Amino acid sequence: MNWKQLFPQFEPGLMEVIEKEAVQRSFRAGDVIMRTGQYIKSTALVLEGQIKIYRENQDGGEFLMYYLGPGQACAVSMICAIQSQTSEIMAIAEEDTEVLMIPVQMMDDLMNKYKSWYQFVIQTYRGRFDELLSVVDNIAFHNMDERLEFYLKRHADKSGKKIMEVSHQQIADDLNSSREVISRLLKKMEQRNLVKLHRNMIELI
Amino acid sequence: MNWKQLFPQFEPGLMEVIEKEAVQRSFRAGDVIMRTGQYIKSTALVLEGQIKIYRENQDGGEFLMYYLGPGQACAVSMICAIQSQTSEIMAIAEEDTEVLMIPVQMMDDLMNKYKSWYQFVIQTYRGRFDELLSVVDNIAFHNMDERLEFYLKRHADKSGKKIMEVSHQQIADDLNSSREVISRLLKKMEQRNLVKLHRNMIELI
DNA sequence: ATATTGCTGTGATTTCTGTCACATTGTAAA
DNA sequence: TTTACAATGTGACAGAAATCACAGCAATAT
Repeated sequence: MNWKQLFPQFEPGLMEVIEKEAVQRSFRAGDVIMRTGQYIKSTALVLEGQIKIYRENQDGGEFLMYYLGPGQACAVSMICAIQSQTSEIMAIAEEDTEVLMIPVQMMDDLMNKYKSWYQFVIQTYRGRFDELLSVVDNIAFHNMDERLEFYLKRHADKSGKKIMEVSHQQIADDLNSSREVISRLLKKMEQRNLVKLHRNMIELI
Repeated sequence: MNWKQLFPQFEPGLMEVIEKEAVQRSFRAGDVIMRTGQYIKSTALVLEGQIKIYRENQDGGEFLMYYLGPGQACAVSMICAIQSQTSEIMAIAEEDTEVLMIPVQMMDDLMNKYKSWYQFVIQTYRGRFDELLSVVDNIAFHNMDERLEFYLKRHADKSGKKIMEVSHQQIADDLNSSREVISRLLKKMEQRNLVKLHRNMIELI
């Protein structure tokens, strides 16, 4: 697939520069793309697959923030790249993933020269910020049952599929909860006819 | 006080433009500066006072995200301004506050012409994003007792004072908890010699 | 087929938090 | 001073969620 179709808003000149300077990289599902405390040397545009962005704490707990899909970019890596600071988040490939790496040195130049890049960066910030806001809303205002529904819904929206291959334990990890709690809540959802449960797989209705 | 001392990193040219085009506005403690759903027509630089940024949900619950003090700017208003979109947050003046309002039409121009403005904007995004991250950490990984300690600590750091004039109810609102819970936790902290409680006032030790 | 391993279901128990009810105390107004 | 009100203290209870213990079941390897 041609990456240019994913970023049709980019000016021709910008496309050329990226074509020439950016490096395409592949990650396999499960690969760690960025880890907490690591220095960032480039910004990633997602071409294919899904990247999971989450937060880790000292005691091994983790907490899913959001996913990045094709056509999206990592806001954190942009900010870190520009200021050459370390990342505060973890990023792993949820599926096999292709990304376009844009070296940090180019960022300033692109921002100055290409309006469409500038717009893209702003839009990316805005998008991630909003997503973080809805995450805050969720944990601040909602109980686990509602958070679980939100989680499933978001997954369905992202992937476009009604079937989700995931274990209860993985969900519990993403929500920083425990497997038993998730199992029980899913059962209740099944009784309400919202989902159908299978082994390693949840069918949304 | 001269606002220029608060933003010493700005280039002289940028200072001039702001001097000429920006409008200074005053808010009294308690004034609503920005409300959810409102269109943003300018970006605010804080000169004096404190602005409280928080999230509201339908059922009247609220949740403090962070404060903005002198020398800081509202990242949300910047993003909204540039994209002329609506705000997703509430901002109210915590104390009497002076802000410098920069009209939205100027944003693109400033970004292109002044490197120091560009740096300031990026730095603002980064700062607010990080702050949101630590908020997420807090509610995702910590119980109310730790969140309360974090809350008090943050307040002390911000204001530089060891004395905080606030009622238990206000704290409960900020943390989206209830007054009784906060009262009990504060009592426990007092027993551990971390604070000293007075009416409408908490002394940090 | 059998064993092993990982996933799911479920009860019992505990901790944390929110809620209700009401007492007490400090402050300010009448 | 007396009254009124807002802030705080506290006990009792309810619900959500975490934890522990263990059983059943499906997939895979041997």
